[in-house]
Amino acid sequence: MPPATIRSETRLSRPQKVAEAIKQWVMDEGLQPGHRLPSETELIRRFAMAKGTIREAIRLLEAQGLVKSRTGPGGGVFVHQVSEGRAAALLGNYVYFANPTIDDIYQLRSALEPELAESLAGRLSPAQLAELEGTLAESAPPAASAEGEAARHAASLRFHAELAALSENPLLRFVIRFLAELLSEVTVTRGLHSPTDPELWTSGLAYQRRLIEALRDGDGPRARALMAAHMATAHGLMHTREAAVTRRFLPEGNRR
Amino acid sequence: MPPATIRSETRLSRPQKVAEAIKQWVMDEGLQPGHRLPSETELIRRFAMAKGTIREAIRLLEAQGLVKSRTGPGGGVFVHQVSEGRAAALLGNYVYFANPTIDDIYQLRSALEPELAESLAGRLSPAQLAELEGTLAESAPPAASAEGEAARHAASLRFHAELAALSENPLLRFVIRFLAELLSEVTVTRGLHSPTDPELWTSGLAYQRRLIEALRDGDGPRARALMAAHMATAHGLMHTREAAVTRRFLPEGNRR
DNA sequence: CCCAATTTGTTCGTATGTATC
DNA sequence: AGATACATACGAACAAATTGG
Repeated sequence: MPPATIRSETRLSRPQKVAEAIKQWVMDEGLQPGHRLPSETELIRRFAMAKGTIREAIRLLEAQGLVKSRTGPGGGVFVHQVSEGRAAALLGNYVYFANPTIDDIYQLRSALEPELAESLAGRLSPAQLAELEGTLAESAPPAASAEGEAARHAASLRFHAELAALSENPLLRFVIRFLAELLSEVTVTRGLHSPTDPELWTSGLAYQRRLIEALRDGDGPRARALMAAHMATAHGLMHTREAAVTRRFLPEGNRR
Repeated sequence: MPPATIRSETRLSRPQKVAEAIKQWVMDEGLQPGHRLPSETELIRRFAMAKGTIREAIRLLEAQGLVKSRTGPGGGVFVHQVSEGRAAALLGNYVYFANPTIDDIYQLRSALEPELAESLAGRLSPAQLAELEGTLAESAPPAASAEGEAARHAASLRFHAELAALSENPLLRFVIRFLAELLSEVTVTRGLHSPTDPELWTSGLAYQRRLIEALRDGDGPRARALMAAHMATAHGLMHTREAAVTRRFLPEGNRR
């Protein structure tokens, strides 16, 4: 009779084990961003492993955005706060395979953007409102230039990203900005905004102007309604029948 | 006059460059999960770099869940689809630092779960509905045992995860499951469900039963309303004044 | 059951680059 | 400028795992 071994699915390699141990150690120790990890030679001594193995473990952590290395005296490996951009890039790798449709993206946007709008009503400073109006102005060019359309589209999405940045909810902030970025890539890589874009742009601009007013007035429900309507028209104008999103891996450099 | 060098923020190390190059190459080549990358020795030849450097690059990709290595003949480095679990773990590292509150989590849940419920109404097979009822039954223990409460709570969150799994929208699926998992960790690590939990559990069970009915009947608006009400009470019962979430890094083994 | 081939995994020694004092 | 402390990179050898004969 076979011994019925319960295969634990993934036997970890040595670098993986070391990376996990370091992670655990950082948590137990309560290390914060900026704190230094033991030096390579020290880690080699503690784990009794070769330099290469230790270095691979560090790379594992580095790819997750958890540590950053610096050379020179006073250098070493430091705990690093995972940036929003890095997190978005990592999640982007997943989305690349998940292959969502435009409808999928808008299903989330339609649920979250109005919620964001309402939660921000009456809570923005005059400076922040002015900032938003500034972005809006950027997206209103004098004439309809040929390649300016894509730029306008990008500016519009930037408006949404900036709005999200004003939320105190880090999760809401992250998801909305991620969706905007994702949508931006989609509309850029495919020519999804060509024919109906002027229409979308005009209506979008009007909505955004009225939205800022509602935010200034502190009228939450109106802000929500305006954003919901904006989402509905934007989605509708993006004739997205079956358009599947084939997305690129995001580069690693911490843009943003 | 200084040459006004535009510091590109992050000069990439050699392994990082190699990892990026490989990523790009995979995309250009249109490689799919399961496809094999060039062998280590081949990569060493192509990039004209040392073995250690190449291996570190592979680790960079491995940490992102993009590749998997196997030893032996027919082995090598293979393109790998980023799993939902891996993506969640990676995003978890970001959330660990972002430190959201319970309110933050529920702001998203309250917006997304009702949307999910409505979109699922009338689209589930009898088998799927039965499956959901099964999970529900599991979370209905005979008596209120002491430590059974945490288990019940977990089962309730599992119900939401299963519901999300039925959505055809990969983004909605991912975010909702991630939030449920996040909330689950919070309530487990802290004793956030002790006093009012029986109440939450009873009301939750009732809501979920009625929700399944609405889903079966294909009554989208009712499903949405039920879920919205459920979220509101669940949120309310979790007296979460200021409770900040201090979350653990997730282990790397692909659980799920 | 063992042997051989293949491919990743790990080790060690050495040398180079880089930032600080 | 030079010494120091650290990560980074190289190269050669050996070990372990997996597959097929």
